[in-house]
This record gives sequence, structure tokens and C-alpha cells, in this order.
Amino acid sequence: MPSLGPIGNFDLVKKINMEHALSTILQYRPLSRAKIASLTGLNKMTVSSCVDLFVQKGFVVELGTTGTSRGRPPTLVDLNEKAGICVGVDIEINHFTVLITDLLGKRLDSKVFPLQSKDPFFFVEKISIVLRDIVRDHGTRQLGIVGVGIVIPGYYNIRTDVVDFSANLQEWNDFPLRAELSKRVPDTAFYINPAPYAGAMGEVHFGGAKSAHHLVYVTSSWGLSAGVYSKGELFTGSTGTAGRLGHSTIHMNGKKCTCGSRGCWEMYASIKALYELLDTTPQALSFAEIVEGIKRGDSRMTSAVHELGHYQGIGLANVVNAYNPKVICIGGLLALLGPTLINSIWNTLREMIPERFLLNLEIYCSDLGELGIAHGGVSMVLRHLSGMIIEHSLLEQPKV
Amino acid sequence: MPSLGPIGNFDLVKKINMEHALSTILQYRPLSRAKIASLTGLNKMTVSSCVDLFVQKGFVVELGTTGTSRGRPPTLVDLNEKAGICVGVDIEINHFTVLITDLLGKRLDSKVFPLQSKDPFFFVEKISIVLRDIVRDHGTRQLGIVGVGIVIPGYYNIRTDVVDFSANLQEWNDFPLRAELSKRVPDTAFYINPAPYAGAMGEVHFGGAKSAHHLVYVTSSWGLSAGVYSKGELFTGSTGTAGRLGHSTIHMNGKKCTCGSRGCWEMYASIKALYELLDTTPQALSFAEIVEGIKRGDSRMTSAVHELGHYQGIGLANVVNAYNPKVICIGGLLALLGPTLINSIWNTLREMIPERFLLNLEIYCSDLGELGIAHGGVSMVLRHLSGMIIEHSLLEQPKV
DNA sequence: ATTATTTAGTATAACGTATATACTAAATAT
DNA sequence: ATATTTAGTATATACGTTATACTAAATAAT
Repeated sequence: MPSLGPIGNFDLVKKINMEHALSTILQYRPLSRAKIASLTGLNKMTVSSCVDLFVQKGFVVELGTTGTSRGRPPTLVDLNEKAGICVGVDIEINHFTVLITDLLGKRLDSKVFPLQSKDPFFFVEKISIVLRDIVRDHGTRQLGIVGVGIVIPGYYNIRTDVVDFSANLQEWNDFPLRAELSKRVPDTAFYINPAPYAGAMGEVHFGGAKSAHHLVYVTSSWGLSAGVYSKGELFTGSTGTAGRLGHSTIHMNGKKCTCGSRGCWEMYASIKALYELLDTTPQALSFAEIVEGIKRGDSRMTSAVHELGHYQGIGLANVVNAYNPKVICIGGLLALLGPTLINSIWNTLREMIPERFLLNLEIYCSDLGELGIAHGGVSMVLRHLSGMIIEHSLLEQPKV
Repeated sequence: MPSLGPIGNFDLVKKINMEHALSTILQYRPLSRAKIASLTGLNKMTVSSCVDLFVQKGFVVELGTTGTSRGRPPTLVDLNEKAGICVGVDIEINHFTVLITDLLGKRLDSKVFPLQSKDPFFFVEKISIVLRDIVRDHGTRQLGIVGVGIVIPGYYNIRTDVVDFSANLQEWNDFPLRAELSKRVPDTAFYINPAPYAGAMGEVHFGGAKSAHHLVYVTSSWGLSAGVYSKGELFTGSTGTAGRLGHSTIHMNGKKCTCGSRGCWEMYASIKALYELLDTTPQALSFAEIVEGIKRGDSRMTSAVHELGHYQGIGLANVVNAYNPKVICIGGLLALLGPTLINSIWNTLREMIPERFLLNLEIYCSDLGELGIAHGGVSMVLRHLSGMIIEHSLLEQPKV
């Protein structure tokens, strides 16, 4: 049975219509009250009462009028993007990145901090200091810190609310990340997701997959894993480890993997595999040099990437079969290989899957760059923006 | 952006609360109005007004009072399961099964019809006659035919509304099944889904996965494919072919498959593969005899099933990684192999996936039997029952 | 220049649903 | 026989949407 949500009453009606009005503003901003009414189907008065409340609380601002057509010129309204800030934190093995944005997701500041220890408490202490500074600097805004999106290099158990890594960073296993953060930085909303989930959300919000209804984002770097976004929300599975594709088998009895199994996709289609194909090491040949070589048309590197693309294609064929996405986005370092990679992926896909099942599919490489995953963290926060604004708007409403 | 649904007004409030009341009746029936109020959080008067409307329209009946506790004895109300009927149609290659149930999904009648031709029009004409008879016999009930759930041996494109098979039954490709059915049997709701999707819904509604939030149902017969049920709804993908796992690669460069690719799961873990392992044919050794042999403890057959289970396990490990389900249900003929199969599946899973990711997982074989898939078709209809009852209840409401 | 027309937005009263309060109904416990 | 408890109903109230009538402010037409 799908859960039924809240019961119907005046509160709910008000909230639903505020949500309609606000979402429309966020999507079409700036626009007039009249436009909101026609877009949403809401009554003019309903729109006015909602918008006026937002304006009164400072979440929405009235811009001037702009008379283009006939009749009384409309008063444009827009989100007050300064009414609060969002924070995205991208944790990697040796460092973490903190990104601060306004309510539109525009970068205000970002900073990289080294992680000298693999102890999760070391990270928690360090980020707490950073966050407390941010709260001090921005806490006076109407909304203060809307939330903090934490992106972790592994999985987070959404049932038990603890970290669920396996191989790398074993020290983090079973660490109650949210609880430890909340203890140190109270009254702050934390949203925690694995990197590929954040990547998917970032692409939908900021990247090339805007408003895609069915997206699979594949982080391809030293490891491989996927974030699945479907019909407006993440597909997490029962505990939050859906999309753990790096260790799915594409070649049983194949190469031994660090995870203990054999023939994992990761062994054939990650950067590690690329270096094996090139029979060299990152020390001898940096990844940037490979990217450069591809652009130059270096034949040895190109053919290695083609072979890598073939293996990527085998795994992505499984992705197509499993999730039937509309869009596949390649993220991580391998995204820099661009069309060279994509082409050979397509070649393999066409060999493996009947044309019929490929008609509705696009594949592209992310171009959000360095801060892409941190922006994904911000998008996890922005997803809750309208709910938070509505909550604040209904707070302390003076009874007449 | 998640779509925002209807705007908030009195109609919506009424519908939401009717939905709460009715769903509670369906789930806890029979029960009193007071109990509905306490379970839903609705006001007593709200519950009364909803229930009274249902009773007046004949969808809900008042049973007698049952005084157990102190105080005025409650009046129990229950769904009037005779207020309409549901139809499930399970199409297979050579025949189709029609199941008629009451509003609780209880079998009223079922019948198997041969399919002498592979022409989809042949099927459509034949089922139309059957359905028109059903309409004639049951059309007078309050709801008439709530809907017809059609289960097809392949995929259905939910974007273009046409059949999307590939290899088997190529004649059906691009056939606009819903349109052709609606043309012949008007004013009837048709719900069309592939067999594994229906299987998943059937298990959630009638089988061993009741109210599971994350289920993957794997039909294992001559082919393999999966239906994914997550958080109260099917995971369909963008066109409706998600879960096409029979042709996902578990052994690249492996056995050539009928689909043109190589190393498909289906080549190693289906009944076809079992017969290859046993080096015999269905003519020489029926599947029923194999099932019998397993129960008897026949060592040759048992070891073949163990090996089959190993290959099933490899594919199911990929299922666990991809979808992170709480429950995996094995359906189709291989479900009859029961614990023998399940045990070796578990052995392989434990070799391939860290214990941490298996803690929240159950695997079982479906025991819904012969009519399981047809019941899945019925569950596709029942999913719309409360909505349909509410719609009918609000129809022709006399204005005061 | 004046008037008609068009579009934006507001004021006000009516509508309809939930809800609180007071009530009746019907049982058991004292 | 009375008090108490629980179920369910009757009635008045509260409140957000909504229809109607209105004001505001622009352009187009005369």
C-alpha cells in the first residue's frame, strides 16, 4: 500500500497552493501574479494571498512593472535569493570541498580542506568548525542555512542512519554521521548521499539533464557506481545502496576484484583498467596527459579508450536493461574523455541491445567540472527549499 | 521537478479524506467508524460523512454491531465486495487465461482459451467476445467492471502506447493493444503490463511479499526478466522496459544468445540452461519430473539445480547491487525448485557480495501457482479500486 | 484629448469542508 | 437504579478558496 500522506484540511490546502505558487516562481522567475495564476490554474486571489505572504516574510521580492502588452502592466515577483544560503560538502579520500551558494545555487564561496586522517571523527570535528563559521556569518538571513548536503565516497544506510561503506575507508563503517554532525552543529538540516546520487541530482538541477524524468548518472573514476533518478526522486533501494554497479558481474570467473568477487565491471571499465590497457601508471602518465593525447589524436591512447569504451558499453547495456533510462550521464574523471568514449559506448550498445530499446536514450558526459559533486550536494538541499520557505511563512502567523 | 498534482481546494480535501477512510476500510475491514477515525486521525464527523456516502452508494455495507468492550457497541462497516468485478488476463504464447474476481480479489471464475494464431488481432477479437460477455453478466453492479488487467509476454511502451516486444512474437511489435481493445470494448479501463511487473504486483497484493516496500520479482522459466516494485509503485523506466535482465551480460564473450548478444543471464540460468546442464530435453524428461526428482533427492538433478542456482545467484547478485531490494521473489516455473534453488543462490550471493549489503534481504519462491500472473493482472486493477469508488461516489451528487 | 478596451490586481461576500461542542444511543460497571 | 464509557449524530463555527464586483494602469480607437 502506498502511504497516504496527510489528511485533508485547510492547512493542507494552503500548503499545497503555496507549493504550487512558489514552485512556479522558482521555475519561471521572474513573473507576475497573473502568470502564476494561469500557469497553475489557481484563482487570482489565491495566488495573491500566497505571494503576499512570501513577500511579507521576505522570501519573495517585488520587482518593478514591465509593460509590454496592452492593459495594466504586471508586477514581476522573484525569489529573494539572498534569503538564505545552501552548503554542499563533497568528501573524498584525502580532502573535502565546501561549497556555499545562494538560494539559486549560485556559488558564493568554495574551499578545499585536506583530510590528514581517515578517522571519521577527524572529519566531523573539522567540518563542524567550518559550518559554525558559516552559521555565524549567514545565520541572520531569513532562512539562515537552508541545509547542508553531505556527499560521501560510499553508501549511507537510510534505515539505520549510519555509514555503509565496504572496502575503502573501512574506518567509516557504521559511523552515525548525521547524529555526530547534528550533535556538533544543532538546528541544521543535513542531507547525506553517496557521490553518484548527488551527481545525478546535480545533473538534473544544474547540468545537462535538466528536468529529465529518468536519469542514470555513472561516476567513472577509479571506481564505478551509479545514481538513479526516476520520476522526480532518487531510486535508493531499501537501505540506500541501489546502483552499486561497479561490483556487478559482467564476466563471471573473470579478473579477481578487490571486493572478493570476480569479473566486476570496475575491473574492466574504470581508470584503473585504462592504465592497465595502456600498460603504464599515473606517475608515468597523468590522466590529464591522456585527455590531452586523445584530443591530439594519439593512436595508442585512442585505441585504449575505444577498448575502455567497449567495456563501459557492456556495463551500460546492463544499465539500459535494468533501469531503462532516458538519459545516461557519465561523470567522474572519465567524463573528460568525451565523444571518443561515447562513440565506442554506442557501438557496443548497438551490438548488444535491439535498436527498439535504444530509441529513447541519450548518453552524454557531464561538464559540471570540479565542483559538480559539491553542486550535487547543494541540489540535495535545494530540493527542500520550497518546503522550508512555506514552513517559515506559516510560522507565527498572527491570529486575527 | 516533481510534478505537483492537483491544486488545493475543497474537492481535493474531500477526495483525500475519502481515500483515507476507504483505504483504511480495505486494510482493516471490517471495522467501526470510530476505529477509522482513530487510525487515520480524521475527525469523527469527517469519517461519518465519508462512510455514509459510501454506504448510500452501495460500495460499503453496514454489518451488525459487535459489543465486546464497554460502552455503546460499534457498528462495523465493510467493503461490499459484490459492488463490481475485476478481470485479469494472462497472455502466453499458445493460450491466454481469464480470471474474474470480486473486489477483494477472490476468484469467481477462470478459464483458459487457446491461441491458434500469433496475429495480435486474433487475440484481440477473441478476448473482446469474452469481455463483452463479462460486461453483459456483471455490468449491472454498482461499479460494473472495475478494469481489466492485461499481462503480456513482453514489454509495453508506456510512452507510445504500443507493444514493444523484440524476439518472440515479433508479430506483436508496435501493436496498439490498448487502442484496439478500447475500440472493441468501450468504457472499460485497461491496464497493460509485462508478466514480471504483474508478478511483482501480485506478490505484493496476494503473495508472500505483502506490503513489501522494495521487491524484485524475477520470472524464471524459459526466459528471465524482472519486475521492480519500490515504495508503492512499479519502477518502469522511461518507456516501460526496466528489468529486462534476461539479456543482461554476466559473461562477456560467453554463449551466443538468440538476442544477438553474448553471455546473457538467460543463457545460464533459465530452464533452457537447466536442460543443457542435464543434457536432455523436455520431451525426454518433463519439468514436473525434475521437480519430483529434486524432492526425491536425485543426485544428478540436484547437482544440476545447484549449478543452475549458482548462475541464478550471479544474476541476482547484480539485482541486489542494482536495485538493493528488501525482498527477491522467484516466480515462473523455476519457483517450483524451492529451497534447493534458494540455498545455492544464497551460497553464491555470499561469495559475491559483502555481508553488509545482504543483511536486509529475503529471497523466496512464489507459491501463488497457476493463476499467479492472472492474479497479478487483477492486482493492477485493484490498485485503482479506491479511486474508482470515490469517483463514483462523488458523481451526480445532488446539489442542496 | 477623450473614450473604449484590455490586462493586473484587490475587496468582499458566499461557499463548502473540517472541526469543536454539545448531544443522543447503548452498552457495562457499580 | 445510577454512573461511566464508548459510538455515533446534530449544529454552529472557522477558514481558505472562489465568484463577483471593483479599482488601477496601460494601449488603441475615435
